[in-house]
Amino acid sequence: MATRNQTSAEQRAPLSRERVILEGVALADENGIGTLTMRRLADRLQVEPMSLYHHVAKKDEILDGMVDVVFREIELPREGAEWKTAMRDRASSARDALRRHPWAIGRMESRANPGPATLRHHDAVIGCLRAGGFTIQLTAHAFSAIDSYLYGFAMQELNLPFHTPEETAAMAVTFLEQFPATEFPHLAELTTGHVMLPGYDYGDEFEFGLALILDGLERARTS
Amino acid sequence: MATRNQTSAEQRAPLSRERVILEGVALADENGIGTLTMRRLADRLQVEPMSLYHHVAKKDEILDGMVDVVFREIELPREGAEWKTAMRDRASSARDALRRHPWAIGRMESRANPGPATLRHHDAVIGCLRAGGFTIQLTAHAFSAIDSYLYGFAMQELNLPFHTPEETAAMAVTFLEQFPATEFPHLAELTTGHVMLPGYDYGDEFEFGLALILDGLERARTS
DNA sequence: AAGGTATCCATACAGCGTAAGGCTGTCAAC
DNA sequence: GTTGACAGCCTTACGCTGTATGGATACCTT
Repeated sequence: MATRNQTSAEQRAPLSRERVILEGVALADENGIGTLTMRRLADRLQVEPMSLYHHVAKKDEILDGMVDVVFREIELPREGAEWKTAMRDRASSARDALRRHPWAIGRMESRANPGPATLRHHDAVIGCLRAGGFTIQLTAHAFSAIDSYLYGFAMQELNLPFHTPEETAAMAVTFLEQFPATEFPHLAELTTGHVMLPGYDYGDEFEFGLALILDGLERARTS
Repeated sequence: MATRNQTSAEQRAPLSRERVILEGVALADENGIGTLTMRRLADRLQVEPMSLYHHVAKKDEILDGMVDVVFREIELPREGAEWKTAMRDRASSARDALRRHPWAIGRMESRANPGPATLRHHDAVIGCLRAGGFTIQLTAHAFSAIDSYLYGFAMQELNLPFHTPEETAAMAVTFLEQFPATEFPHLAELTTGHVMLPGYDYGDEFEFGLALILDGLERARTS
């Protein structure tokens, strides 16, 4: 039987925890988190499934590691940055990362096992707020409010069944056909009077809600 | 072989889509969504696994239905209610429902297949805002901002690894032991100076962030 | 009485995560 | 130079999953 034993001819990069996790990210990005199985992951690494378990104890450990990779991609507030712009930039960078890795938001429940990048991230955000003159109390408020909005928006945005303008229009038409305006009049109004207007993009809502929170925090801070 | 054929002696309520879905909710509530398998669900209904497929096409259909059950539990804004209190009550009711069914938030991606209760819910919320004097534009803004915050907060709250004050204290101690204050100084400060204080409850953050958004919306509406 | 339909069950299959143990190439100590 | 430990990888196997297929039974309509 043909084994994969490496010879001097066909060399293969050695496995490692890092390589396993990064390949997991790549696989989930390309084909969706649903196709990420130990067997397929092993295939991509040109290795047999059980070999993965020499670098990782359980599949969950891979998923936790993958989430930490995503956090690694989020830009930290720069030292001494003005808090409001820093928070805006950070939120925007986080949103970008979550769009690059749509599977990540669903695995953020791994708050139970935060990785080093995750902790570094939170520490930097909190530090920025403290430096911006927030009390500990208010820092906690701000951190919770901003992150709740951020994750919630990402969740909604990523789970929308439409992403391009064409899909959006098609979806709106389907909806209106399926439900005569009498049944859900306000939903229908919003569809015709907003969603179907040229240039509509749900993603544009992000800035508005974020500004609501940041402006409110500013007022709370200076009062 | 002993069959389950019903006799006049041992009667059994007939299966139905609704019964399957409701039992799914009960099972997920009691033992976690992870234990919700077709076999276990069938067991609880005193039926063989494949019988479920006469009332439901795929397991996903059960999960979608379960999410709609949760929406059914959320109080709708009363006709003619003042928008701000209505939104606050609705958000609070939704948060309660999501706490009763912790598995639901992770399945809300079923936005692709919203059930009737879900649509009715959204329609009522939008209608309440419109009645409160919001333009269509601003209604869309408000709907997005509030729901993003609501779902994001629920996600964070439900995924916290601690729920009781005792667990919280234990977690905080563990954290401080594991990471000397030098590595994540701001995280450490927040832990000792806020989380470990008596009476701390993350859930209390909910009102603050929500008020930020609602107050901001009020200002946007009247300007 | 006959036939159709709705409901439920038995069997089977491919794919999953992973437990247990075997093989092999590398390297340190003697 | 031989030996032994060890790390990295593989083979096999097990119990679990969702569900395709087809057969049995009970009930309703005519």
